[in-house]
Amino acid sequence: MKSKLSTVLESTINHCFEYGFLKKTPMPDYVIEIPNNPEHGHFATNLPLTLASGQKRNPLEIASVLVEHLIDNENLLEKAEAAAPGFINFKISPNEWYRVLSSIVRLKEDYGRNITGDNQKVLVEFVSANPTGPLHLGHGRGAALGDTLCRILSFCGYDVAREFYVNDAGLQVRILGESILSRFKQINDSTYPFPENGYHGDYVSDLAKKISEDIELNHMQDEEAIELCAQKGEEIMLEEIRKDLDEFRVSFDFWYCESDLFNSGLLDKTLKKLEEKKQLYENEGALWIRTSDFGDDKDRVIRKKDGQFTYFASDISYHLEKQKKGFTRAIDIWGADHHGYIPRMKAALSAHGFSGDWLSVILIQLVKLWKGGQEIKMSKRAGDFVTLQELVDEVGVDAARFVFLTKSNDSPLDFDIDLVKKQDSDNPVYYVQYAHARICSIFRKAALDGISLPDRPEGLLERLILDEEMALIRTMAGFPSLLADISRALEPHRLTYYLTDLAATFHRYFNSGTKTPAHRIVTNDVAQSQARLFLVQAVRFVISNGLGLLGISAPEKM
RNA sequence: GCGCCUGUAGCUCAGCUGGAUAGAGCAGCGGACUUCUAAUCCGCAGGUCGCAAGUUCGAGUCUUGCCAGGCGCGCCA
Repeated sequence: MKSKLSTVLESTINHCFEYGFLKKTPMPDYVIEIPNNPEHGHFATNLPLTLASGQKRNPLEIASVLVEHLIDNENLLEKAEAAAPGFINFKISPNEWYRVLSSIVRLKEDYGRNITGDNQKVLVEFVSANPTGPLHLGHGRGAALGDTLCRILSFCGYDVAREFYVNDAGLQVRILGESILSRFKQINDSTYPFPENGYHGDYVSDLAKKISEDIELNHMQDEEAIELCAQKGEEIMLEEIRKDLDEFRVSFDFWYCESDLFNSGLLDKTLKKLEEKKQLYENEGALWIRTSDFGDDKDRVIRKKDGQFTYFASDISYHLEKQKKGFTRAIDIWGADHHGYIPRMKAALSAHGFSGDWLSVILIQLVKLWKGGQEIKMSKRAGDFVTLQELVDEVGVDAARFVFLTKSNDSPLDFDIDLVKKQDSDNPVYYVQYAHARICSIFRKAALDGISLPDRPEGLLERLILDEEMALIRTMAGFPSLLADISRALEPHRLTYYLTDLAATFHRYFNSGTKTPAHRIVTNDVAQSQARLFLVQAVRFVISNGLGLLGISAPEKM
């Protein structure tokens, strides 16, 4: 609708230029928006205000000129008026709204699809948890955000691939191996030492038990046993992670192992390239990269004195691989504690000629857990954390995802487990789902009364004249551009607010029927009922499409 | 000390590229089910948008400086 309006405005402007009603000036940046105040119409534009300085005229006067010469070939508008200090307010004609409504029903589950992404190949990397322990709440937030973002990006015409980067090459996995072996030894010898930085969670003991069932750890050199424990432990953890994510309705196209970068020689190739670009130098026995040449505040170590490569080394290599696979854009979702890492990553990429916006990093602020009015500090090392699995068991996937997705990624999330548990009927997700279930219920009722949807809505829709009905259509009309905005701003949380708003508009409509029987959807006026069923069906499509993008179910009964 | 993020109603948070009278949920108070699901709806109350300057037709939104909180500033990952 906005794009149709901007077409109207632009042809109007050109017309005014051509006939000298306005001076020819460059087209300014202007906005078309939905005003807060309904008295200002369905849409409003600040175009006259933005033209004023170039035209050297009073903006209100410009507004009047534009309104007077408005070119509306498609009869989009019922009314357009100039308003102080220099807005134009538009009222869309009912017929145009009915056209929108028809198109929603025609498109069904495809309503909202758009081509904003222009088929651009984008790789979204998220979760990427170390395979040294179960997923916790923070990972859940990242998983919900990343997954929903991918769903929305695909819907908006991006060619999306999802990737989980497995950090299986570093020290962490070895420490996991040491922890497992220690727990195993402790079964018979409680004095056996536990590694200083070891993982304390109960799951480590479980891993020890499971691994020792298949492998005779006792008859092995410690070194060999640790390696086996690390390898087996990682395998099992990865499988658990995969299972948890699957249950959380999150899937990946690629699982990329850090170790592959070493084994395939890609890391060496990357180093060679950096060498050619004179980006590397040795100092005090370590190998450094000149990231400070590209905006980082200092140079970084790539190979330590002891000959081990840093995480950063493989990460550079990894990101170069993304581009080689043909992705013209990468989105990484990281915990906010990694924010200091962005400048060096971008610097390393710049050294390879990447443009600054090739990589977008979405930082997720931390999830704090509250229980019994107290904050619970989470630490994987100390084994003190609530797992994603536990959360899902408590509140269900739908509620968990919704809560994660109602906050902007920039906002820290206080997850009060008591509250969300208690919220089982209070949680906003049920509010949206209930609207969907209610609509399904209406259709069941209509079927009982022998009223079905019209084959052709023509001639019926003019019966939709209530404010509540028009409000529904208007809200639904904004769905595609909302999704396009989300895909550009990478802010999926806006969808939850939109759906809550749409559900509220529907509930209000529904309830107006309890007070005023003539407003009920199913009445004994068959044509009226059909028109309303048509409307309400569209609402059902939009809600179920929206919930689908959030990875949340749309129940037919509650 | 430097960097990133946050500060909006009692609480948890929205506020779309600056737009006209700042919103929702929860909590509080008062109402609405003989009729399509009351997991709903309606009403009331609740705000110096952290503070102070600046930019302009116009600032919760942009700039600067303070104040407060979170997170980073490793040859850890």
